[in-house]
Amino acid sequence: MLYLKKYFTEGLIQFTILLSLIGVRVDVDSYLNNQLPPLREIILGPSSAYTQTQFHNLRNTLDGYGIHPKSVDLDHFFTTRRLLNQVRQLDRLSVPTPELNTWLVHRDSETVVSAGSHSSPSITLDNGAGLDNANSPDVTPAMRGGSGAPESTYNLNAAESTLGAVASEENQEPGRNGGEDLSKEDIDLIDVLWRQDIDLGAGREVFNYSNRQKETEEEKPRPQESNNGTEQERWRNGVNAQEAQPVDGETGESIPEQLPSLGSQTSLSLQECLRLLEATFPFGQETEFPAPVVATETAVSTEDVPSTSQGVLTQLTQAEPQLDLEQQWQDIMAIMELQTMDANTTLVQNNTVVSVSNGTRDANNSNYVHTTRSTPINQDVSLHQATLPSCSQDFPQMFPPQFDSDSTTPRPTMLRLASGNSSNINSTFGATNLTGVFLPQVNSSSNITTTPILPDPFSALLEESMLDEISLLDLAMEEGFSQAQASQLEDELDSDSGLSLDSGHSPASPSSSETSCSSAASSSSTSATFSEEGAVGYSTDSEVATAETEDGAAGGYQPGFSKLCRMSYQDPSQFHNLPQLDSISHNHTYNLQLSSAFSERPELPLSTAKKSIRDKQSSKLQPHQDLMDKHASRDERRARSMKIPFTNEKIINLPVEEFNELLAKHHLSESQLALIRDIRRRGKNKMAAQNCRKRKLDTIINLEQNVQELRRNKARLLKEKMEFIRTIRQMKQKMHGLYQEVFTQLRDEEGRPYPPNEYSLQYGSDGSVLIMPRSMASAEQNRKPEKKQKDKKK
DNA sequence: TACAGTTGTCATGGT
DNA sequence: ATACCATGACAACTG
Repeated sequence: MLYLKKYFTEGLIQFTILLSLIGVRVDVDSYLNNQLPPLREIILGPSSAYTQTQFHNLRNTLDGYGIHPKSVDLDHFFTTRRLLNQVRQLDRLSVPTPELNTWLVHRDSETVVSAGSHSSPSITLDNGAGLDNANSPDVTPAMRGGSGAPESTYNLNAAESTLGAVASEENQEPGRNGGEDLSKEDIDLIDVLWRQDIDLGAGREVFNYSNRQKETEEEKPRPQESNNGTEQERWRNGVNAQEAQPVDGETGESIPEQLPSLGSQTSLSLQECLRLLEATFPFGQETEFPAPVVATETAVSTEDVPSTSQGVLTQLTQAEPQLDLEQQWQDIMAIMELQTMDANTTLVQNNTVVSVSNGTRDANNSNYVHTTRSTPINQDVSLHQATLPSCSQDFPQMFPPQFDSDSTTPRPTMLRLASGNSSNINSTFGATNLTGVFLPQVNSSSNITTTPILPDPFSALLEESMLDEISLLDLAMEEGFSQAQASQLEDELDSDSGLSLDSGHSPASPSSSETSCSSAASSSSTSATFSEEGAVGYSTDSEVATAETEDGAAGGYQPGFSKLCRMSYQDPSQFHNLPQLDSISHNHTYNLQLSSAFSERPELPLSTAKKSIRDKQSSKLQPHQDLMDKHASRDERRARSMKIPFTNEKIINLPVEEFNELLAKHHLSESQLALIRDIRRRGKNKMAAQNCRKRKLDTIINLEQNVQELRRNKARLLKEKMEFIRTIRQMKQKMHGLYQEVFTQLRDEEGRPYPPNEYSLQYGSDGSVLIMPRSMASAEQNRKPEKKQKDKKK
């Protein structure tokens, strides 16, 4: 544990700072074993928001080793606190829920899809929400040029990898389609981040896309433009089963021998389809086949319209047959996550593309969509890699307006793409709600905010929320949900809003001011500030930021989870300048003005800032003492009247030992001693009350943020659910088409077709397929799921 | 003046 | 036992 703390307080803090710069919320706890306490508690001690603030023990709890108050190790302690404060200040520039979904989109210049229009009408992106503008003046030559890029850019720009902004400009040249709009700062940041990762033990090659690419190229060199790549083959085979080569050639599986009477092609198709469907939907033998559909649908189904899910499913089931269904679904989920699309704004706003691809696949495969979900950084950081053969050319076709309005209708665009080299791409992005990808709706429009000028958090949140729901409802309607279902969904969403984040949108709400430092409104609710109150009080983040920046460190209660409404704390190190306080490890975290708090002049009792303001505002030129008497607090007046020979600040803030020494030094009457103790009690209680109130506020804020987060998650899950529903429907349609096709080709011994209304295909437990009369099938279903192997041959 | 929000204070309980 | 902190409740203050 000791090593752990040392480790965290140095390397990890710096690492966290850097991650915070790019808006990544670092959940360092995930690095640790579950048995270990949360990092925050290691570094900060128990959550100060919910536990008592042991100010006098802070040093011990923070560093954990019982540093004596006079120990020189206190400097280390203060350094740690200062670093932590820097972290906190940094995160004020980011949104409280910094989900970073970073897309790494590889545009393979060599695999330019010959898909129709090369005029490449670019997607019109909404301002701000659009993706990188290739013509942005911020684009560094390195990122554009690609070849000359320094390695520090993670080789995002390397020509072969050609990371490109998803929605590239129409005039995008093949050679400069690298990470557009990555500003120099971003690049430097990434580089620094990489160095930190190196420090943490991560090899650069982990992040070096080009290196990995080259390695894989060496391992399995193949022309990218060729469709012979195994991955591509898998994709294509998966997507288009009928066009596929014999499966055993690709997957190593042998073609099952059931239904030997069927034509080979039919058998193949059937087997492929059945395997696919069985792997995807674990229906039992009693599975009912869909009702007969019209011939056109059958044709469509057998046409292998490559939808996203289909492609993914097929790829998964065929390329990795050893995976169990659970894993497959997880993979599908991971890929489906592509539609949550918080990332485009990440790319847009921050112009930062972090390539932390730790995928094991050959990233060079231009047709491989890679999703890294298990990045050790954070669960909230979704790193995606997507490969786009030619963004500018394909996107318009990939995302037609009515993209997925009706899955039963074949779309020429999709078919055309399916026939092309980008079939997998199409299948990857096809059915996903990519229409939303490039629209400004995307959630995290303000997730990463590194620019000092922050968008209106209110509108951003509102837009996010509304568009989320709108898109969800639209999706539901597209899905053909019934009106009732749609209304139900809407009700769900409404009920969400019933959770009322209105307060979060209120001016004083921190959630509305997720970029809290920009929330001047929050100061209205927590208005007693450092300069005003003098003694204690809340302060806005901006104020705190300023104060803490100036002070360099802060101590005392700082709820780790809250970015808002922090109190202003004094730099304990400044106490070192006070001889009588050098050995005091006492920091009550209150906004005591040092100048007055430790004034050694009894005749000048501390004047609160409020009083100072009043004094300034007072046009009357009263004697100083009168002003003091008039505006001093009751205790101050009492102390003055009782001729207490030291300031209230000392009375309140001195540790008990020194306080007792102070009392012993002076010969005080009983009434004076009682007053002093009352002053001390009241003063401490005052600060305690303020801390308590602030804690309450932070708790409320935190709860609001949690509610928002949960809402986002719920919306995302609903989207995913609907995607799955759509996928299942498409698969059912496809299977039904194949089913019909098989039936049309089945012949009995006399060459007569089996009437579909009298016979049905049944699955055997061993994967065999048999034809049974419907009556028998139903009877057997009723009787027993067990079925006899009763193959019928043509 | 009414009112809501803020702040100080007390009482009480816990550490 | 003592000191300290947290917190509910109340009242004064403030705009």
